[in-house]
Amino acid sequence: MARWEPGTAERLQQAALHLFATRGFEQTTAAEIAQSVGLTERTFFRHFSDKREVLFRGQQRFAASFLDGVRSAPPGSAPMEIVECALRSAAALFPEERRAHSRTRQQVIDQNPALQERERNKLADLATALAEALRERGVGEPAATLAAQSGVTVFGIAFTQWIRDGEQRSFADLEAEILDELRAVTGKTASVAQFA
Amino acid sequence: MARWEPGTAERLQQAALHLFATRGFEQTTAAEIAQSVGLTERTFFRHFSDKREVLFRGQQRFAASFLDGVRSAPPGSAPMEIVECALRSAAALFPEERRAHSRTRQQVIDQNPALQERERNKLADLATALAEALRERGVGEPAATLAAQSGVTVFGIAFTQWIRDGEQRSFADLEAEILDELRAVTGKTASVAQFA
DNA sequence: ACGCCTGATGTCAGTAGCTGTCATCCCTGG
DNA sequence: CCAGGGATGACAGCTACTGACATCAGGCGT
Repeated sequence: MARWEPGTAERLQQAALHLFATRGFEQTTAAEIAQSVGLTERTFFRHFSDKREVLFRGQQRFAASFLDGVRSAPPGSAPMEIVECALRSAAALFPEERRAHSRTRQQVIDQNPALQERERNKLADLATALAEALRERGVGEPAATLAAQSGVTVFGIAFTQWIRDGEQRSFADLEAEILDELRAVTGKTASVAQFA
Repeated sequence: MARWEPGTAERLQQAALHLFATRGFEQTTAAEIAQSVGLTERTFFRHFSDKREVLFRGQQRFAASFLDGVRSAPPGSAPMEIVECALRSAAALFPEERRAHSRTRQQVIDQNPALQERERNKLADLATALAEALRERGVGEPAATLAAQSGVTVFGIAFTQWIRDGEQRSFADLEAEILDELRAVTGKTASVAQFA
């Protein structure tokens, strides 16, 4: 199996993140990334369909974790309960050891609009896949899309908070808190305001 | 004022939509769009920061309508009530006469991942602006982001439905229906599960 | 009426992202 | 020891996009 040096894609990812973080995304060419690990530009584009993609691998395993969570939900669960299971399942991909790495990665993304665009797209794809999984469990439309989008929104806010400087809570805890907030905001909280 | 032919950007947009619809997005070069209205590629990129942007003008007026709606909400409104006002305000930008044009435009976008990416980004920017407007009205976090994202989700689903073949209902009606569904989905169904 | 200024456009050269094609190379299996 | 095949290198080429400079047409002050 290991004819050439294995883990080519991983080495490219690591080198890319390092160069992006130090020199900036646009100031780093694909050729430079490749050269820094002894490969050619052509090989870079054989492993990653475009330059941004080098930061967005694992999207696959990422979405898979959500879908596993959907499948693990007990039969007869309401849509948002299924989404809750998906969120819990996904939280496993963000253990404490990963926080530092996620932070530097996010700093790179935050500094480049093209990367932000890709990240949003990744979350949108996740929402689409999640909605499809909900539909397969019998959830109708537009409930499936609404629940899926809401779940991804909760995930996104939880992630942003998880990354924040000084944040100590676990990813799962944050998800749960944000989910409660969502229920409060979209629920009949309206009545509270009426008395305020 | 009219030194050169006015409305250059508009002519480019119209030509681009036509070419994208007939030939496809990737099969149409920026130079071709420019030539088709008697201009050069360089001028095209002076009016639009990138090739995709030619389809996403009006984003500005679009977001402004949402923000107007936020400001028009009565004092003391709950977050989702403010969002509801924003949605009603935005619905004004999608009258019946516009449905056909929106349809062809969406067909072009649906056929190209790069354009879908841009559109999602546009909606994400809208959500960010909406959340900021909510914060200015005193809504805290994460409620502001949750409400804003939910509003944009409702808008997106309503738009998808509005575009659908044979759909007759008005944009405002669709928005209201989807919003009700959202409340139902995220409502206190969770408590049911706790006893299940 | 003259000329200056200004802003939109044209021209040209160049960079970088990305692709197709073909050769090469080296492990794996027979 | 040979054949196959997947991963890579080498090279040419297209297109999106940018910077620098020239041009050109009207407005405006004198």
